Amino acid sequence: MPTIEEVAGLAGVSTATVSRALAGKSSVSPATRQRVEDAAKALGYVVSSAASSLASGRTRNVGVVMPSVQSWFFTRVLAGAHRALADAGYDLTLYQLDSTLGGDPEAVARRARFFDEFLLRKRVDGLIAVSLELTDDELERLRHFRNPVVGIGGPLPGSRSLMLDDLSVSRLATEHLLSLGHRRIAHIGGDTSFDVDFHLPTHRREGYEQALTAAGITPDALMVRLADFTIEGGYRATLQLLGDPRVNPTAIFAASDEMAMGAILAARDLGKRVPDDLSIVGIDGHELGDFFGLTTVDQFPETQGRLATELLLHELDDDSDDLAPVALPYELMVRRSTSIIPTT
Amino acid sequence: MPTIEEVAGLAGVSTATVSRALAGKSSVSPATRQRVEDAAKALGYVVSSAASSLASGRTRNVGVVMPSVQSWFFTRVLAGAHRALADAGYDLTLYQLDSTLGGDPEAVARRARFFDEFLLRKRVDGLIAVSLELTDDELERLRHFRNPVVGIGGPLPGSRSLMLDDLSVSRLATEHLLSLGHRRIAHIGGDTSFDVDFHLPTHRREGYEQALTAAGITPDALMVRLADFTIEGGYRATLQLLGDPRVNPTAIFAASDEMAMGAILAARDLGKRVPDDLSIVGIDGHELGDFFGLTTVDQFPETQGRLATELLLHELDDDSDDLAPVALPYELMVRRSTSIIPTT
DNA sequence: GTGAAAGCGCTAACAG
DNA sequence: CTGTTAGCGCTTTCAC
Repeated sequence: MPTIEEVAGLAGVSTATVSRALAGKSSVSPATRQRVEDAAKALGYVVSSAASSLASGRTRNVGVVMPSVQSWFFTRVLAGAHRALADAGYDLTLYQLDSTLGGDPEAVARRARFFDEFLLRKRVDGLIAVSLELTDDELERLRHFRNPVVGIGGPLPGSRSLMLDDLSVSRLATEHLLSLGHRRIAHIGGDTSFDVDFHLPTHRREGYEQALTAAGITPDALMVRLADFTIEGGYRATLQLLGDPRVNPTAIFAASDEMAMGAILAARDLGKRVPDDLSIVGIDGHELGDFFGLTTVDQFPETQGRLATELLLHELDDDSDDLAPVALPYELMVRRSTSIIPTT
Repeated sequence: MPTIEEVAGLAGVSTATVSRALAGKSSVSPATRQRVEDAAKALGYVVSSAASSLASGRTRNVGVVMPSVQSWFFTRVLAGAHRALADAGYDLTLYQLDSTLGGDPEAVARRARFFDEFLLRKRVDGLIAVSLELTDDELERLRHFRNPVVGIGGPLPGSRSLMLDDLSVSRLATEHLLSLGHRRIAHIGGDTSFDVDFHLPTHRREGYEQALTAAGITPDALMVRLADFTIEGGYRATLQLLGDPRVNPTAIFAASDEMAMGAILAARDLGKRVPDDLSIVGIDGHELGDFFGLTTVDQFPETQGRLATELLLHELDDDSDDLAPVALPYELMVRRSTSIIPTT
């Protein structure tokens, strides 16, 4: 592996000039820059990140923390962030932060280690924190990490964040059903163990209730079932909803696309036709939505990852400390799972 | 951020001793070690990865390269690798390598940049390459990367790799159907564009054909349809298979669980009962398999990630250069989607 | 626009 | 078992 010195030698300049030229600084004459670039290419020189980081204090590496890398939403955000970072020449170091909800002592230890060790060894210039709800203690420890942090999915005290207006999203989904004439609209929400997630389940439920109330319908607790955001959970919840003679809904609004797909499958298994007998709408913009003909509110997760990256990279240059949260885009995608209420 | 010198001062020893004590080297007296650890804790000292890397040549960071982070299999492998790495105190830097199949010039550029720049700046001690089929040119460039590489999913010239015996896995799945009395067994394979993946589609198809042949059945091209490993693709292929009067299968073996789930959905939509009218088996061990009652051959992707990590970490210490490929475990999971052939 | 030189914070011989 | 001393390879003043 050639060093900067060899490049300097070949180009006939000092190492300082090589450093400047390769970093794209303006204070290098075009001719010199060319010679340096040629020399570097000829030698196959690539800057050593360790040496560069040590000398400059910048790693050109960004950390991404998320609760899991296995659920649909997170993988999309990750893909979006990775793409954007790679295009900017940055590396991406991934941290999966186990939830401590289960009370698993190993998970607690892993989580502690992230804050006490991984985060502090200066491997990253900044952090993108996805759906990360921290304890007070963790928040305190996060303060030792001096670099910029951008949050996705909820407010992170002291950091900029991207937030989806869950209330409005839910209202939109519900109003879509209302506009089709539905009055008996059930809701599959996230169960409260997911409420660590910035009360996302709660907000989505509130949006639903607000829309109903605004339409003169009194929200009914019987019409709401909670699940775990998976297809399977949505399936089970729908079985409950459709099986209970007191509920008898003409439409279901699920707080995620996967749950909505579960609802579609459950409806089929019970012999209900979608949307003739039952309209179903979700939230997310899942790939499979098209296959299932699912009407949904798309929240463009990849864009969220890209946006977070842009914000962070911007902060890394300018260290502007504008902490105003950024509202994330969303869009109603109408497909075949919703229709006008049957006039029977 | 405290430096090693401050810790040394507080503990009343030299920086060398601090370094040794914190690195867990044996040549430090217990008493000294204790004092150093106390001092480090008191100061909140964490080693700077850049300085440590520069001085030692080891980054304590491992790269993971995969074609995508959005398909089920890859996310599981990633999760497994991350867990194992984190427990060993290593960071994980993720690289998504765009496929160049589409001929997208941007993808080509990104891919080139990975080999020419990202890989060579010494940010990682080693690499875990998942389902990475390289061009000769890329293979050549990979040689500039002097560190150990462990491959998952196929042979990587010059590196150790973990391989699933796709032939045997497919044979097992097919034999399971044969043992239930099925003779008209259709196959949904991966289309050949996925054959870059170490000919995985081809191997799985060959295992299927071998099993049939061994049972005295002549493989019939009409019984085979190709898809893209997704639920949707499996659904479409099944529609073709079940719609063609010349095919008329009593069982389908799909080369992935997602395609198998698509097959289950398609069968339902066509009014066929699973398994009464049609048995279906997949490969993978997908979470949703349980929900769909899908019989499958589990390939334990998380274990693959963990195993690859262990192998790599081992190589990092011992630099043993045993390049013998490691066979990955797999297991037939019988659920409700397969049954004895109806005796009508 | 370019060069000389002083570190960045740590590790790894080498002594003792 | 512990300290001294060179660097690791780069960036960044500070001069010129």
